[in-house]
Amino acid sequence: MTDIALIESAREFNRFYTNFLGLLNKAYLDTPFTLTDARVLFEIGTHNGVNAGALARDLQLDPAYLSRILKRFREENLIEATPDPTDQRSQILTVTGKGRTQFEELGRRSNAQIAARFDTLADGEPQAAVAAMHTIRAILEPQARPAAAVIRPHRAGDIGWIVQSQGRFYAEEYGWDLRFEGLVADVAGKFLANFDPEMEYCWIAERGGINLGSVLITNGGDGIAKLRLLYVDKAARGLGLGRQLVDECIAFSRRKGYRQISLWTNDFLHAARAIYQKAGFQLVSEERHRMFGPEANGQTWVLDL
Amino acid sequence: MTDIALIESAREFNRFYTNFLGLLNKAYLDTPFTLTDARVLFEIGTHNGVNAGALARDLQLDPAYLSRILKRFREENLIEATPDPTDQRSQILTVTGKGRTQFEELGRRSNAQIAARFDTLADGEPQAAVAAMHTIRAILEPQARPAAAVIRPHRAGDIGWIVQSQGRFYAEEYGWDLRFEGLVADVAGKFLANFDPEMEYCWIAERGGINLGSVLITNGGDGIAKLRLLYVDKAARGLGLGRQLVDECIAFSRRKGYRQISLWTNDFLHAARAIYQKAGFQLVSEERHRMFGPEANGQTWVLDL
DNA sequence: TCAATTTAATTGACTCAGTCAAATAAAAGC
DNA sequence: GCTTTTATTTGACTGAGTCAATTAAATTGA
Repeated sequence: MTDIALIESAREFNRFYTNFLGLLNKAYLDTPFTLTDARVLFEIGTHNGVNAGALARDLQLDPAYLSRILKRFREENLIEATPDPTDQRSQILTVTGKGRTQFEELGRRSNAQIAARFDTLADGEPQAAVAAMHTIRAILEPQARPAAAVIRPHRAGDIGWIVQSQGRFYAEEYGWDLRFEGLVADVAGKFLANFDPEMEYCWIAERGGINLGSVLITNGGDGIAKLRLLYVDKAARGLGLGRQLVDECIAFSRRKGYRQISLWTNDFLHAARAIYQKAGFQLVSEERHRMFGPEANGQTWVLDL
Repeated sequence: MTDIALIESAREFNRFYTNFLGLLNKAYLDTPFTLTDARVLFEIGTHNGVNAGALARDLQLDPAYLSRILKRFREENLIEATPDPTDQRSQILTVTGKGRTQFEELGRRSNAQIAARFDTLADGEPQAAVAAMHTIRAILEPQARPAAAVIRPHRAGDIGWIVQSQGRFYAEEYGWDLRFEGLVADVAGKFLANFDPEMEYCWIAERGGINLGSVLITNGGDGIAKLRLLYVDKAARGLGLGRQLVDECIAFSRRKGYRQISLWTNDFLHAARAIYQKAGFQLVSEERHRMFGPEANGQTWVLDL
């Protein structure tokens, strides 16, 4: 569950932006097009060759309604529809010369609206607003994101992120109290304070500047590497990031001459457990505990290298 | 004239957000309300006592259309309209008990929609998106005054946030290395691990679900309260949050019977220093150090209570 | 392979959200 | 006190958008 204040903020913005868009869309008032018409023409104009189905999906329009709009556009000679050779039910939509002229005219109007608004702003404000728009879009439109997550060493702020995300996750999902976040902070703090770059490491998985996962290897002495704070954010589950992070740990530990990797986890973390098992870790001990409130089964797993 | 690429970007965002809002507004599909109905009811519910004219202006609705919506709401006993004593043409609109119930139900649905969307996002992404929304709104609607910041005790994830924001801030601004983040994590971890709710406290300043600042009081023994990790995000500088946080610390420490508050800071933190001085803290010692890379002047300040 | 099912697009039949012009009635201006 | 302006309502539409049924091509699977 997300913070309620955050949701209220988002709603407030949505109300504001609904108004704002309403204002902008008055640009179409003295054209023969409605907002929906304009959206359809725009979509065909920019994605020449789409079919009606894709259009209806992308613009969230009723297929019946869209069909009528397209019919009108055809009658007015704004678009052409040729049957898709690979699927005779479908048709490929393209704008005609006349359609393109109209489309460009709509674009000019729309640009003028926004330019007028931007021209009332202070220097640098349009840039800041557009940067914020990119941020929102990158977050809310997942398919527009760079697909690949990268794994990289930690930077300033990352360790704090680990503490925050683990603290929040275990509290929300398992009802663990703040002592757990304290433990994570302690482990993380010691890691940074005594950081030995020769024998220790922290990996952060990130995508588009947003952290998605983490793990770290600390030196447990006696040739034992401790794998700690494995975490994969819920937005990135199922991408194999957990596995990749553990593999990094194993490769690093081998390279550095450790003879064993040891880790502590809890039995309810099924996904993590599956990763450890698949990587060859063995369960060596298990104990019931109430360290952080609710009862849980702590488990120690090891992998001989 | 504003840069054309900027305008195109804004238009692209607008198209995207039109779709996004369209998706969200499906929340009303199985209610007897249209989006416009919901907007009107929301506006009356939150601004009890508005008149129809203001409503039409704010929501950019046709007065005729609005009049009919209000008539329907009156007939369904959702709102009440009493003539404005200062202007008999106008009427003051208020929600009835039934109207308020409906209004709250709509709010719940709307919240649920956004929560469902946010729950698919990575940790920190909702916060980042909402922060960007604030940015946009502040630019496009300058007269809108931001919601008031509130100061509240810490919750799960907050301590991690403190570590992250301080770690990042000192690294970016002063080039401090990760040992500093380690120190913060250590302090924060110990705070949580040994948390004594009788004598210790953590305050988080937040606005609309976005954390803006923090401070904590730990028990230093000998009747000395330690003020630690004072931080105000750059997005919230100049609002007096730092002062408020320090005031909370002083009031708490007095209430709990501490005889002195002590804190450690660095001389380049001018804003913080001004707050401490104004609150009556005295500089008692100063030493040069290189604990976190660049040379700095550490300072100890105390306030006798 | 061919009957059953699914998918893409269209058509029929509505309705109700939203518009525009005119009317009413109170307030403000001259 | 007469005219003009402002807040709201009513009359009279219309066309944007919906829902169910239909057509026809593609896909599935026994």
